[in-house]
Amino acid sequence: MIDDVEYQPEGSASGRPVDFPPRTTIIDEGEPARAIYRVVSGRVMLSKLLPDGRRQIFEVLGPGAIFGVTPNGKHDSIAETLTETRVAAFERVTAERSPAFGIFVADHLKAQICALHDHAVLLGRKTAVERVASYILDLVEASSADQTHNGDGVIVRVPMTRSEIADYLGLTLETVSRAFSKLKRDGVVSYERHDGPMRVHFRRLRPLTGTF
Amino acid sequence: MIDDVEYQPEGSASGRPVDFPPRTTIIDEGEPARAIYRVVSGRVMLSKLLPDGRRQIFEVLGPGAIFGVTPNGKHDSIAETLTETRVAAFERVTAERSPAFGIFVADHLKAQICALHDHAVLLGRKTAVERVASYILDLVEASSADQTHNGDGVIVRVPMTRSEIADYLGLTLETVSRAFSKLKRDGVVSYERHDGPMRVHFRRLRPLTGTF
DNA sequence: CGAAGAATTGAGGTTAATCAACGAGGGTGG
DNA sequence: CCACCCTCGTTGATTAACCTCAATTCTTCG
Repeated sequence: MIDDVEYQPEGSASGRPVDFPPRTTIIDEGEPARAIYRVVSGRVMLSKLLPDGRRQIFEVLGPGAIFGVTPNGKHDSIAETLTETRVAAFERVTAERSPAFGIFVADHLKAQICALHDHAVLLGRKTAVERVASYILDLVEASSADQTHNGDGVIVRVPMTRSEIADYLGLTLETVSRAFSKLKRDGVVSYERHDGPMRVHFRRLRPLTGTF
Repeated sequence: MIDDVEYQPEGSASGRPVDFPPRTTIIDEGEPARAIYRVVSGRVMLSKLLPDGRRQIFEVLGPGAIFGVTPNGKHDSIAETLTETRVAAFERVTAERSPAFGIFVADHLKAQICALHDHAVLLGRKTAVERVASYILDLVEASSADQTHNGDGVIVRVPMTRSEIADYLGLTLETVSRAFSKLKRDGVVSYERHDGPMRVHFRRLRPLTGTF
């Protein structure tokens, strides 16, 4: 999909691969923006902290996504890995000189804005169960490539802790846990272990997301 | 036609000028994206509706801002005027051919993403009073060019109804009204009429935003 | 085996939503 | 000009949703 050479005709300083363990900070808020990153494999969370420790995660990025782009030379948010992750790092000054890279980045920014719009609706207007249902639906869609179909059921894995999901959905971890329990009780999802595979009945799930 | 100089933020707007009265729809969700717009004067709100009527406004744009950019040829959100507004419309196909325009748009997208990040924190993690305080602080900052200083006090005008503010902040109009009343009672803001000038004591306001 | 981390569940409290009444302009038509 | 209506805002009473605090279980890991 992406060919480094395309963006670095000179051949010097192409996308440098970097690996990070799970739950590792790649970028801290306020840092000078020296590089732009592309997720090669794994998942990266973007978040912000309020001074008193409240956290809001606003996006979870998968392979192909771009992060570290900023309008003013300083990162405005925290980027940390969720899973074992490989990123490709592009030096900012080099990247900015390449029109092809600029277009590529711009396309990703547009998609990111749409995702942020949807997330704003979720945070501002959806109930706890609707938020968790929307989250699960996103999981299903994100894993649609390698999903396992069983009639109406789809098997997904939940890669985040309840606490992380809570910070993503603007809830507390207890409320997230209760919402999962309710969905399980109502036969919308089923699972043995919280960190094991979860079977999703998406025909029952979709009406609960508030979006449809 | 397209003149690179015209796309710089300082430059006067090129593109086709179009005027809209207050509270007029410029773009509806789902419309094919034929043009990109730049606000010349006035204010434009971006929002989405859930099927049951719940609305979330995620951004209020002032002069210089860009909207109508989309990754997939369909508008993902509603754009409507808040006040009497003039926009400059650029045909999409034409705009996409101009590298200078592309860079200009990309810069705005980056700024927009930062604003959406802050708004996600507000929606997900702030209390009602913190949200309203943050909103007022934004008003102060947006009007900093022509603000009237009186010692600690700054005079601003609130251009949105309580209902619009509620849809922007993820609250109900009653909660917004109560938050304004509380800030007034506590001497953080003062005003005679809700649609008249409001004096803001920003030294008292800032600690209430949750951000500092 | 014990400790630590994560999830679940319950009880109770708090915040914001809901339901409802009322009041202050602004516009319109008689 | 005034009566009426309509929109908008404010405020009160009540309800519901979510948060907080706390106890317990489960799993993993040393």
